[in-house]
Amino acid sequence: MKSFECESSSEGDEPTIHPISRGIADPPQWLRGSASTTWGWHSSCAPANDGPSSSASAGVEQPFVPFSHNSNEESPVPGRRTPLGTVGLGGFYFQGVCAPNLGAVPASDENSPEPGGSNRSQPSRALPHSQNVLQNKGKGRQGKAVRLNINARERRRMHDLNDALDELRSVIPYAHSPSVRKLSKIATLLLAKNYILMQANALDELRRLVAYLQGTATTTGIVPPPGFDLDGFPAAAKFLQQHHNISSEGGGNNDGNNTGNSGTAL
DNA sequence: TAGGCCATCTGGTCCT
DNA sequence: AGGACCAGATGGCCTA
Repeated sequence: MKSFECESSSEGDEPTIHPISRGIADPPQWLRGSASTTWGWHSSCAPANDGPSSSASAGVEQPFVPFSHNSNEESPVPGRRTPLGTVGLGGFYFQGVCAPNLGAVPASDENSPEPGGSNRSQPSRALPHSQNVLQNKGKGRQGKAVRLNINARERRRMHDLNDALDELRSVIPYAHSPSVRKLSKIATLLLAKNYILMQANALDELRRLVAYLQGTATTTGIVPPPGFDLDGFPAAAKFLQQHHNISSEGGGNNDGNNTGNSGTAL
């Protein structure tokens, strides 16, 4: 059995370390779970409530920058698979718009038992064992041609799966660098899951902010022009609302629902 | 050298 | 029956 499980379902004695964060000192929070001691998202971590960005919703408004490039991270080792340490852990930087790169899935190789025609980067392997087994066990049940056909199909299926994983790697933000080897399969899946949950979290937080601002906009006299959708500028509207409170009270404290950092007015 | 990751083969199971 | 899917086994490559 593999040593990793995606979900930290066991609240057992030893902490289950996530494979993508294994051996990493300080993974980003969106890679870890929210409040879970184990890294990676816990299955019970509802994105809508207290996700990784819950701190942003309570208090100071900070731009949600999930992928800040940490320059003092360990330098990527050339020729090495994206170190799980840097993948999860600081190796990320936001690359802007990731080209979806969807579609155009190359047709997998046909029933060529050996990658002579396939341009896969992997060398051919596993022939000695397979051929032995083929001659020993396989011939009892099915002919050699049938077995080879099945093998080719399975190979093709796995290649398709790997192609899909490559496409997934291309759209999740991590250090796409030629000097850094690609994410492992498990790291890709876990990273993608965390990324989806993080995006859902951010979206939900944005929705709540919009709802709040639309409630306060009318009370503060902010009337958006016709056709203007306030949803697009929640932070600006909130700032205007705070500024309106300060100016109307001569710089006094705003007695609104904003507590705490009123002294450091923006 | 151990461990992680991967590709491949293989047999079983399920579905169409 | 044939194909898809799955998991176990095996061996190679690479890094710490």
